[in-house]
Amino acid sequence: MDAKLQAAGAKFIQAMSQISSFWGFPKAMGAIYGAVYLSPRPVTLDALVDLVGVSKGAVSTNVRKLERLQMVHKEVKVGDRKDYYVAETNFWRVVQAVLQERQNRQFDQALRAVDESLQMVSAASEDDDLSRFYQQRISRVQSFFSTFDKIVTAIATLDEFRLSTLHKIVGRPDT
Amino acid sequence: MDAKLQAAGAKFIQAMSQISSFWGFPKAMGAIYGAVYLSPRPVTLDALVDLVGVSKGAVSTNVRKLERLQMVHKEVKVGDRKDYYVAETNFWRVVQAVLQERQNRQFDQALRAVDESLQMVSAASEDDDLSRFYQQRISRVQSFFSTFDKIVTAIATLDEFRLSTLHKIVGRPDT
DNA sequence: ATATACGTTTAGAACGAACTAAACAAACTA
DNA sequence: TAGTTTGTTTAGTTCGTTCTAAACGTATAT
Repeated sequence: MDAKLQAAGAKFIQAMSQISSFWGFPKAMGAIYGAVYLSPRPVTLDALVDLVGVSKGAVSTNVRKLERLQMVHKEVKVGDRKDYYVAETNFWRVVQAVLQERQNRQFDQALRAVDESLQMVSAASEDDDLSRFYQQRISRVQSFFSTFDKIVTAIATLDEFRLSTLHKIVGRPDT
Repeated sequence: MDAKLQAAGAKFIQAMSQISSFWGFPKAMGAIYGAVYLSPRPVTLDALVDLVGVSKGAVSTNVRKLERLQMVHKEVKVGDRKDYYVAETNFWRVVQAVLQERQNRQFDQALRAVDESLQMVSAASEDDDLSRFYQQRISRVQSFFSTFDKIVTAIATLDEFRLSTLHKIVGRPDT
């Protein structure tokens, strides 16, 4: 029953599409990753057009986004002009790449803005009740994000050894 | 210099707005939280309209979103029809609430779709090469997300004691 | 040189999210 | 009862994002 298997694949691809959208990426991007991931051999761009059902242009741009995040890898064959793509299967590496990408953009920028605002408070009258209140509150935000950031970064870079240590703390998840 | 302090507040609010947008929430929602958070006393909806500079309707809907996530709390005063809001300052609790909210929606649904797709594979011809390949790949996705979910959930519920243990692993973040 | 096969880029359409303005509802006030 | 004050809901607008369709560039083949 190849039809059943194909239906299963379609379901999976649709699920990845949802997940992608959930994390703030284009739906098509997740769908394309799903298709590549379920492919036992390297896939071409045109094959993806068929598998996912979006235009060639969309596949082209999204596949490059996936490449930038190292979620897929391009393979070239000599004497073949087509690009072939294979999926990254180490998801922790994917998480790492995604975080690096995002971190260095909007989020870091926002944190710098928080820093700035705190400095601006310091530049204002210092022995003012409200001023002190601002200072306390803003620095609390800073220190929270600092911790948060470190934890997230650390988890993303976890190797097998440390991951196993983490298991003991969080309650031994499987794998 | 009250003007400087106000500028600092505006900067901070703008930063929270960015952060909100980064996490996939409306910009206004973050800005409103920022305004409530920087307020030394409970704020009314109308005060927020002034502080943040968006329409009353927008403040109304966004403030209710914040309430649902337990990022702000409503206070009522007897003989006063106005609603007053105060900010939740325990950020880990906020993280927890946000995760719960999100979890039970799109994301969980997507994970169920992944489950389904795996079951559909099982329902297809079982001793097929491709079928086995699908099975392996999809279950790898499942187990990754299962681990990921557990870690995230666990971190969100960390108490002080466990947080200090985590420090040792991730490299001693401050706070 | 012309044609073909491939990937990329672009202009514009379609869509969804989030906001504004204004109508509305409900509760108090005189 | 009529008029205020408050918060909510709704209709419509705006805006950014993502897609399609088609033009394009480039390499290869004939």
